[in-house]
Amino acid sequence: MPQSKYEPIYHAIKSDIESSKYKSGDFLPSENEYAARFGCSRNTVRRAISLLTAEGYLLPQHGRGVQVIFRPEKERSLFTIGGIESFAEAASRSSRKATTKIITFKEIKCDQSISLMTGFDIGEDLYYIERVRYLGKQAVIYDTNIFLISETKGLSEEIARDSIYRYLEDTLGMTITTSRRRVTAERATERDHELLDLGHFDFVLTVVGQVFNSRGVMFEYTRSRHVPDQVCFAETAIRQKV
Amino acid sequence: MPQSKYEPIYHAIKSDIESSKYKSGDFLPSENEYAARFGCSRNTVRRAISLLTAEGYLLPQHGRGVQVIFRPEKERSLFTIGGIESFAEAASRSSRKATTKIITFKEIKCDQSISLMTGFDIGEDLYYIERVRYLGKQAVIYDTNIFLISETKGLSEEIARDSIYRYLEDTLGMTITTSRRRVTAERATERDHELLDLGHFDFVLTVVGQVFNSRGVMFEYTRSRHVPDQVCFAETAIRQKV
DNA sequence: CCTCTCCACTTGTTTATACAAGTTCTGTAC
DNA sequence: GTACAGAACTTGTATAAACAAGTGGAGAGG
Repeated sequence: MPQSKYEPIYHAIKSDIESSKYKSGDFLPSENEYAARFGCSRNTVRRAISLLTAEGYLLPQHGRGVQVIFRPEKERSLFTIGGIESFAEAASRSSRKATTKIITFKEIKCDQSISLMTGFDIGEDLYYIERVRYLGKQAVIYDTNIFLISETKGLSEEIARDSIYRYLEDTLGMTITTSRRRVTAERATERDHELLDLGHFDFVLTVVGQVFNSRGVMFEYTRSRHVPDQVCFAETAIRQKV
Repeated sequence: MPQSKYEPIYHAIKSDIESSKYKSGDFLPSENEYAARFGCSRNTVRRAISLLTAEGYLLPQHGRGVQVIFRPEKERSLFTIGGIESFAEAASRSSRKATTKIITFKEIKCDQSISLMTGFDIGEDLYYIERVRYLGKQAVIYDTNIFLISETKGLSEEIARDSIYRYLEDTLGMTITTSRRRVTAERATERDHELLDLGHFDFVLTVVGQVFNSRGVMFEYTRSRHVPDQVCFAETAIRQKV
């Protein structure tokens, strides 16, 4: 049950596009028409439209109307850059079963080298977790997660095997808001070959990221090493005038 | 000279953050304070703030204030996912000189296999351009660009050597608005080794993208193959409630 | 037939206002 | 001292209104 008025409009337009009621190239009804239909002001309609614009569904054109530019993808990529999605959430979109194996789970103190890499302050207590993610029988991701203990108290091996984000959000009531990520390709190390089913590949797609909660505290540093053919990052960019 | 009122506010806040007047963790003055200072309404301030939030500079917190979460990066990445930037624009942020070598420039007709890959309609007239991009003396990007001739008339080898985007925007008056990209890592082909200075690498970071203009027409399909150590994609994601 | 003007429509920007809801601190009552 | 209530702030949502600016078609005039 949404408490906001723009959410239903957002979902209505989105599903009209995804169900191909409006196809790529079509123009939507005007903002005033939507405002009348939903019994709200034009501003509220515009808010829903701007969200869908940021997601690459719509392209508003001054004086002409709002055009649909969404095209359904043939091959859905496992991960979509531009969203913050846990492995469990992403895997649920694929058909294969997702499992997680814990390699390491320990508590450490942040020293200078860790601080330099992660951005945590020296002396902080941290959880250090290494996990391998499987899709079906194939090991596809080698994850290293470092969490700020003061913000994620009670994290356990048990939880890490399931879903850390579900624990943080549902049990601790934390709100995850912003994430900063960097994607590169790197040569596979011996440890990568040991842990991942790389096949004939000798390189991995690496994503390092910092995650912030709603209090503005960076509570997680993550490094994920992906088997190249099992991952693809997709995103939509909008060219800014400013 | 900006005609909009939120742009100066956007830039003022942004530069206050980048000059470290407000550091990561600090709270900005309240929206009402900014409104009074700039002689505008709160809505206009909120608009500037929401832009900077989307860029990962700010984190507004209900009831508390707007917190700065921007941290200056030590190593600036060449490309930033989340923006649409040409090679020339990106290179100008680095110290090395950018040059371009044209490998192929021809006109082709879209057949079924090209249509399937690019999304252009069969029978369309297209420019097919292959270019190698150099930073200093190193060949770092192998670009394949396919343009819709009907939207990009007059494109020439001469222009391709300089900046295609500058031609499209300044000369043709086209506005580039939305871009959809997919990032993967792939094994380097013989042609990659031939054209790029890959050193000991035998893989490349591949970006394929579709670019739309302000009329909602997809006018470009691009595939870029990058030398792995010369490129890094950075982005900021915001977790949506909806 | 062509061209130009103007009108009716579209989205873009900004204001002012109101209230909802979350946070923090202060002061009172116990 | 502690706990609770409330005031004074903050950001979040929504409305109504006005005007700017771009687009496209209708219609008048040549």
